[in-house]
Amino acid sequence: MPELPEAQVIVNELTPVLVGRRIIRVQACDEKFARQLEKFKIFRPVRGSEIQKVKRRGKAIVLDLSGGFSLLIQLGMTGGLLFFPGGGYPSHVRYWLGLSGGSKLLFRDTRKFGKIAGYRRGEPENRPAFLKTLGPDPLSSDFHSRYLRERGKNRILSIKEFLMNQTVVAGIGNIYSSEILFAAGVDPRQPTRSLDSPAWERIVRQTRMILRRAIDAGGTTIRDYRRTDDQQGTFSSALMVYGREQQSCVRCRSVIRKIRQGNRSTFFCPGCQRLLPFRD
DNA sequence: AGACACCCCTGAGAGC
DNA sequence: TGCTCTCAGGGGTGTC
Repeated sequence: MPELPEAQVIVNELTPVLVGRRIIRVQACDEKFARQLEKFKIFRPVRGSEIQKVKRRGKAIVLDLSGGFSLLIQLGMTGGLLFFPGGGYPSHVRYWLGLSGGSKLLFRDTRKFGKIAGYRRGEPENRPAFLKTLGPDPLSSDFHSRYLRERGKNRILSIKEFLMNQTVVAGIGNIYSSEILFAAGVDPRQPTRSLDSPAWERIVRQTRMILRRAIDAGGTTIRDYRRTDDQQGTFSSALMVYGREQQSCVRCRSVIRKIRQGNRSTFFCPGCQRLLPFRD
């Protein structure tokens, strides 16, 4: 569910309320997550430590703790972090961190595709595999058209699946890949090896633009995603193609199509997104 | 390598 | 009302 913008909104909202606070308790509410907490021996280094930094790696949230330990929180399809001043809490909470001052950080995740891992910052070889293989951040200067063209040359993989590959670029998922390609006027089925330089440049420009706008809007709520105060993100109303199959394109009035790619749904406008010529 | 199928989970909505 | 089927913001593994 949550892609880069949703993770960034969570980071922005958690930073002022978490940094400087101490974790006094780690509580699992689900067996699957209890096993993960034990596997990474998270209980001992986390208890009593102070949260020094809240950051994002692709779609994942990282908490840097005092003592050199870090927590990697992957949200999966339906995961989210809620900051709770105190009292009871909603359903589907899988684990929570009790904080100094009586507040709690809850991890809520209906489908349980989320993950938590821990690692020592001084031991890069022990970092979770997810972090080791992650591509550049699309909002960083390492992300540019030359890099993408190089990674995509000789590949028959569709541009949509290419953008969703986290080792190519970190943070783009199923919603924003469709939106980016619509904005860039590129057909999602286009093999990456057949894209020309102007198309790569439009993809880079629109990636940055759309992700930034989505962050400003508080992210996209389709169903499960919530901000840290349980409010919905409002970028859903700015979506041009995602979830709009059979509706008419706001730009050219063609009928939006929905297709399957890599076992996921893709949405695009056949009028605005034209295939460039290619062989086989 | 890289491409692809399939698995992990729960709940909502459609159709009968 | 209740059953069955399909679908859903992610990512890991195994096979060819």
